[in-house]
Formats: sequence, structure tokens, C-alpha cells
Amino acid sequence: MAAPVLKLAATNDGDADGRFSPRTIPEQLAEELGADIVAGRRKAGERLIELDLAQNFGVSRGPVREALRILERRRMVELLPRRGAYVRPLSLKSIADLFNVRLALSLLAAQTMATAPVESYVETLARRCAELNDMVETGDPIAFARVTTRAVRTIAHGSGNALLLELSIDLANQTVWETIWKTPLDYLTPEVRREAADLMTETLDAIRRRDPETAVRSLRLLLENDRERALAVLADLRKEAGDLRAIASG
Amino acid sequence: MAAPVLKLAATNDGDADGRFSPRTIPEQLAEELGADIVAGRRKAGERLIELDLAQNFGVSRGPVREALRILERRRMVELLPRRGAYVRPLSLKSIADLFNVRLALSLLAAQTMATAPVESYVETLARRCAELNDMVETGDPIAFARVTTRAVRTIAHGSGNALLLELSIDLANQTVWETIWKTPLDYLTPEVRREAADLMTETLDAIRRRDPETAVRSLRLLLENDRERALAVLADLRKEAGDLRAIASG
DNA sequence: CTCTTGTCAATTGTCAACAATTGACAAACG
DNA sequence: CGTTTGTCAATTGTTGACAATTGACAAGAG
Repeated sequence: MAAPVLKLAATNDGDADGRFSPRTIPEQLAEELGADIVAGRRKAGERLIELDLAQNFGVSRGPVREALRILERRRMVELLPRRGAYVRPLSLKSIADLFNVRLALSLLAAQTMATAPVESYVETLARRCAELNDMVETGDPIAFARVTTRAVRTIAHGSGNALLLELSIDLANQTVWETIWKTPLDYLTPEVRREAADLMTETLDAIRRRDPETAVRSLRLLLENDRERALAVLADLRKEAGDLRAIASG
Repeated sequence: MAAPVLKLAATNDGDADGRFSPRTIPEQLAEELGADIVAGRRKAGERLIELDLAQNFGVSRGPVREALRILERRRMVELLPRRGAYVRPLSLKSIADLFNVRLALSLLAAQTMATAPVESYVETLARRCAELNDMVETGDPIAFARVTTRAVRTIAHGSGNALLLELSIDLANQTVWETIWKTPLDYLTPEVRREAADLMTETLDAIRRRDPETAVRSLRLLLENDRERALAVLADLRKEAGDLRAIASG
């Protein structure tokens, strides 16, 4: 138990797409712990004890504390004053909630971007669309899902609304996505991907010709489809696996 | 400089409306500091030095650190790793952004609530509507604005979307509102209040009869009006006062 | 037997000292 | 004269020890 497990990342190449590699120690701890939670090595509802974590990671309690705050912000742990930190159970309901909030924010982003599009972001979005179209027949579903998420984030960028962008990134850093991407995304058949790619392209075109209504409508369809399919898959998974506790306690 | 300024609140009656009084020391510090920022005693862009704050408040740097994280979450300060904490300038643009995000989230809340209304929240919202209607002719504008905000929060509650509610509360705890409520809200004339109260009542009615579209449409009108008028007032204020730096640097 | 009360270990909150990094200024160099 | 490099004070990051609170368990009263 006294073995320092943390390996400090010496160099950190900044991510070009808005997601930053961890720099400070607390961020690295948050990353590690978050990964543990996602991987299921830390069970839902489990209590996290600062001293234990500190010893496992080979640091003192200070940085661990800050890491826990970071994870609280990402909704991975719940922090009760004086009563400790617990890993947050993810109910199906809360996942649906997350999808809906993302939907609302993304539509605002699309609407705003379509009102006053900025060329550079339009270009980036166009690249993402091209990628999506290329991946309709080939490529694995996870990659397709990731690019979709990136495209949505590009739209958040393009909105020019800094608060909106921040919230979107926060939501994208949420546990759920990693969880989803770890599930078999069989539902992303070529037909489904075709439709998604088309809708994204439609959104792009609408943005280009400054047509907020169409942009919002297309993106809404795309994201609603995504939501329904992902939720169905997750519901199935949970029914099969023994993760029922998490549902009940969420 | 060695005078302990912080007076610990002995008892804290929990707020019945979702906003909690500060309990822990970091939260109290965040409250104090936040108030200072809103009051303008801490200027936009000013650097906040942990040791100074700690000495002023009569505590050590640990709690101050956590208070700064809390304020970072509320977007009152910006935290640059290894480079200190700065009070965040509030540009008109960022205020507009805030309004727009609140708008999007509130509309999602209204839509969701209207899909499956829960009686208790509908009742609460009805009470708020009654209050608003009572305040059309009498009462000061600030009170009217506050009740409006509360009604919106009730809708967030009524959505049953925990994430949405959390975000809404976070946004409501933002500096801006306090700032706005400190400005002369002359634009809230009886006519304007009449319209706002009517729209809120329309929203309530639509929720009651499970008519999401109307609910969304009414609330959108209400909040868009609010946004336009508030932004106009703020723009005027900034033009008059010497707060131009904040605009430029935001 | 049930409920209250007291004690105790475990854990979080706080503190003060130490280590590491930053930005600025000045001196040396081209 | 402009640019680079070295030094230094100021400030943040981290640590380990101490204080305060919690929840559980046991002992005693009703």
C-alpha cells in the first residue's frame, strides 16, 4: 500500500482541439481517479478516503483534495462537507438528463453560429463533416461517435459564447461519454451513420447560408437520434449486467 | 493588517428555496470575497494574493485556496496555475452570453416540466405568478426581478432534471444578477411588469394543460424581453460610468 | 428490551513551514 | 543599442502535524 503509483508526465503537448492534457498534479490525480471510476475499479457509492488516495498516489492530501474538487465539478464524485467523498452513481435518468442539457446548449450554439458564422470555425466544421462522410462505410463506430462529439464542440466554439463553450466542454468531460464509448456501438450501422453525416452536413450548410432555423432543426434531429439510440443501448447493457444497484441508487 | 475580519456565522438556517447559506469557512470566504467583487471593492483584473486574503480574513491559506476555487466555478475569478488568481472582468458580451445560456436552459426546463408536470412545483410556480401579479403596480422593481428569477428557478426544479437544476443555480449565483439588481431598474414600469406577469401566467397555464410549445414560447418572450431591457440598461450605465476598462479587457 | 448518553477511533478541516516556479530587473554580450 | 542570460524577491504548490467533527459502539437508565 506504500507504493507510489503515480508517474508524472514530464512533457505535455497541448491538445489542439480544446481538451488539455493534465499539467498540474491535482489534474493528473483527477485524471487517474476519473479513469478508475469510469473503468469501474471504483464502484458507485464507494467512499474515497483522502489519506488512502494520497498514499496510493505518492503525494500528500493537499493535491488529492483539489483533485476531488475537480472531480466534483465533473460530477464524478459527490463531496459532503466533513463527511467525505463518494463516487457518484450514474443512473439512466441522469444520463438522459445530460443528453438533454447537451441538446439544449448545442442548439443554442448552432443558432448563434448560424446568425454570425466565423469563417475559421465553419472551415473546421466542414472538415469534421468530411471526416464523418468518409467514415460512413468504413472505420469503427467509436471513432465515428468521437468525431460527432468533436463536431458538436466545434459548433460550440463557433457560437462565440464563451460561457456556452465552457459548459459544453465540462459536459463533454463527463464520465458518461467515456462510458458510452466503451460500450459496443453496434447501433451505429452504415445507415445510421449515413443519416447522421447527412444531418451534420445539413447543419453546416444552414450555418453557411445563415439559416438558424434549419441549422437548429437538423442538429436537433441528429442529437435526438443519438440520444435515443445511446439510451436504448445503455438500458440494455444495464439489464444484462449486474449494474442494477447503480440504477436504483441514482 | 493583522485584524481578523471574519465573523463566523454561528447558526445557519437553511434556505428553503435551494440556495444555501454558507456553512464551511471556505464558503464564507467565497461569499465575502464575492461580495467585495460585486461591490467593486475589488476591481476587475485585480490580482488576488492568497497570503494577503488569508491575513485579512484571519485564516490560513488553505481555506482561502478553496474559496478561490469556489469563486472560479462561479466565474468571479480566473485561476491561472502558478500565476495567481484574478478577478474576472465582466464584459457586456459575457453578460449577454449568460442571458442566452440561461434562456436555453430555462426553455428546456419549461418544455420538460410541461411534458410531465409535478403538482407541488406547479403550485409553487402558481404562487410566484400570484406574487408577480400583485407586484405589477406596487413594490419596487428589484423585488419584482428577484421573484421573476425565483419563478424561473422553480421551473428548473419542476423539470426534474437534476443537472439542469444544478447549472441553473450555478448561473443564478453568478455575479451578474447581483450587479443587475444593484442598478436602477427603472425600465420595469408597470406596463412592462404587466406584460411579464402575463407571460409567466401564460407559461404556468401552458404547463398545467401539458402544452410544451406554448410554455416554451411564452417563457422565451418573457426572458428575451428581460434580456434586451437589462442589456440596454447596463450598456447605458457603462457608457456613463468609468467602467470602460472592464468592457475593453473582457 | 429499548432508548439515551458517553467514549473512542477514523477521518476531514486547518495550519504553518518548506520547496519550486515565476516575472522583473540588471548586467553582460553581440 | 537591442538581445540574451543570470540573479532575486514574491508568490504559489506541497507537505506533515495538529485540531475538530463524525459515526459507531458500548454502557447505563428507564
